[in-house]
Amino acid sequence: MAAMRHLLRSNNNGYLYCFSTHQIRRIATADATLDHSTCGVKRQKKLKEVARRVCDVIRRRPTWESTLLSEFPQEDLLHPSCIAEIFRRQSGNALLTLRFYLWLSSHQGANRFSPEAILSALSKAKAWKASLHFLRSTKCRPQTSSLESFAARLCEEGNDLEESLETILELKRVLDFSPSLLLTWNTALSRSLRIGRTDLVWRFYEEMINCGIAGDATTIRCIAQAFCKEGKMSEALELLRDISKGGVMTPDAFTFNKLVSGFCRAKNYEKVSETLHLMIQIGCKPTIFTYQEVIYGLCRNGMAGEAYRVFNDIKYRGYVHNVFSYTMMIDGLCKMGQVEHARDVWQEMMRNGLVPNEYTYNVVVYGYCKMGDMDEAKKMYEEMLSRGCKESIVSCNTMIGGLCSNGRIDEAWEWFERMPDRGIDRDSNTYSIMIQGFCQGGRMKEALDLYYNLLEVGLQPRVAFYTRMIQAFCEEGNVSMATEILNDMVSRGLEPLVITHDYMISGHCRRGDACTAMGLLWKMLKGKMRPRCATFENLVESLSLADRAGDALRVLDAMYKAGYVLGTSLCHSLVGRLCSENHQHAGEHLEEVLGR
DNA sequence: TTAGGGTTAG
Repeated sequence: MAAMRHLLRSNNNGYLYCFSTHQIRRIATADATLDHSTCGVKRQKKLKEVARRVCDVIRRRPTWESTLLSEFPQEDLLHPSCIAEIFRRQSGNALLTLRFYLWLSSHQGANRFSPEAILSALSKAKAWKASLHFLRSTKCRPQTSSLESFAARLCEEGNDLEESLETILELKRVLDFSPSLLLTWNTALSRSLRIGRTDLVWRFYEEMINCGIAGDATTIRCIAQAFCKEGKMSEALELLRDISKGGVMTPDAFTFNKLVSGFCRAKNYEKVSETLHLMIQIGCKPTIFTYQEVIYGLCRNGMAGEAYRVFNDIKYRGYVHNVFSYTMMIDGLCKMGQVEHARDVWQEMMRNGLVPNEYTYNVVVYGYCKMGDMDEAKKMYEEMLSRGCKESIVSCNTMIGGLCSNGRIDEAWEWFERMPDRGIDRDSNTYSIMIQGFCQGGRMKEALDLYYNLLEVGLQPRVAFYTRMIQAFCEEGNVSMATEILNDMVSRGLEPLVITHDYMISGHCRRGDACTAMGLLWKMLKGKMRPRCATFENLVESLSLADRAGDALRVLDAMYKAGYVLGTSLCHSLVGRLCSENHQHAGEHLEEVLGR
């Protein structure tokens, strides 16, 4: 009854409803497999009938635990076939299933359902909460080996690692059991890492140490990776140094590679070199992957020249580059404008019999687009296709962007239109690139049509997209369109960038609507946003042209408060204007403002 | 047990 009370209490917080129908079926199946006994068809039929009646009782009667055995013959009720049938029938009801489990476990002497079997069935069904609950409420202690495999399963398959950890802590507290298998702990560490929960890595690791488990190279790799993920590469390096010094174990190259990659990203090349030295010192030879991390890091940090030096240097030291290395190197060199070197690298790759892949072609196509050599870009694109590499959203966006930025808007549009025929879905970047192309070419009508089309097909434009659209319309002087787009953006829950308001103000000025522009400026200042200097200047000029000297001065005042200085030419024209006959007073006021 | 990456746009 204690178990029963516990159950009912638990029921209030929904604790037991962690069973799904599917899980219960699995439990039933698992238990059915426990039944190895054979008996006659007649006996089976009888057992099924008993099971049906038992189910009826336990479903209808609020309490049945204390009387069930007196109502049915024990040899029937506790027969594995009968029990399996009960589980099968009860599989849709989590609460009753567990209650029956608990009842069974209190009669375990009389049947074959040991706590080990029940725990195993529950964990196979991934009913972790119910397993823990079963252990708690029955206070039984399954054999250590059974708990061990339960913990292993929990760490390997538990869908909430934090909950797994809590369970492990509870097992320790309540049953004085801790997993002793290194595998279990390493699995938990790796999985924590994979889901990006370094906090769990530390907690599992601490518990593992508390349990007196010594880690191995895998453990160290997880710990080092966790440090790297948190940007604490130096700590990781010290850890690896200490471990290597003791000579107990040698961390693997994979671990070091993560470290090299982290230091490269942080542009800490001194530490990169320190790490490489440590590797060599302890006999963990850097692999091609290690150097690829270095080359990639250098390229990404705009040091393609240095990367090229490393790239060539390691070739002479016996390392063999693969397509990945070549692609990375070509990309780095292209982005630095070192096209000649990029060509050399490409040719070398071909000489070495390597086959460029989709990535390689994409970086080359992009390189030619950036150089403005669209014919060569197209040629490479064709070659890519003829070699059986697939075009993709990336290759299409690259080409469309290249054509647009080289003023070949119509060709870009052709590519854009042909994409569905090629079996490639356009994304919001594709639209963004094309619309930007139309904007740059002053083809606002087409830009706008495409924008509506984008909304129609249900794509979600990003902030950068809106910013560019609004900028283009403002520069066109089409402020009403810009306003409409801005409103649309806000209605989609996107926050405009500060500069968007600058564009709007200048757009109104361009149309000669200094009044609205000024209203927007005050709004910006009220919202603690800092307009750009050019925005103030545009507005001052616009107001002065509109003969609104007083307002111009007020804006000028705000401009000074924002820490800007009025440019000389604008200052002269303003003074000239204000000093004309009609504005004697304002002119004096301006001198006052400037004289402060 | 674990387990490698990269290209467009921003």
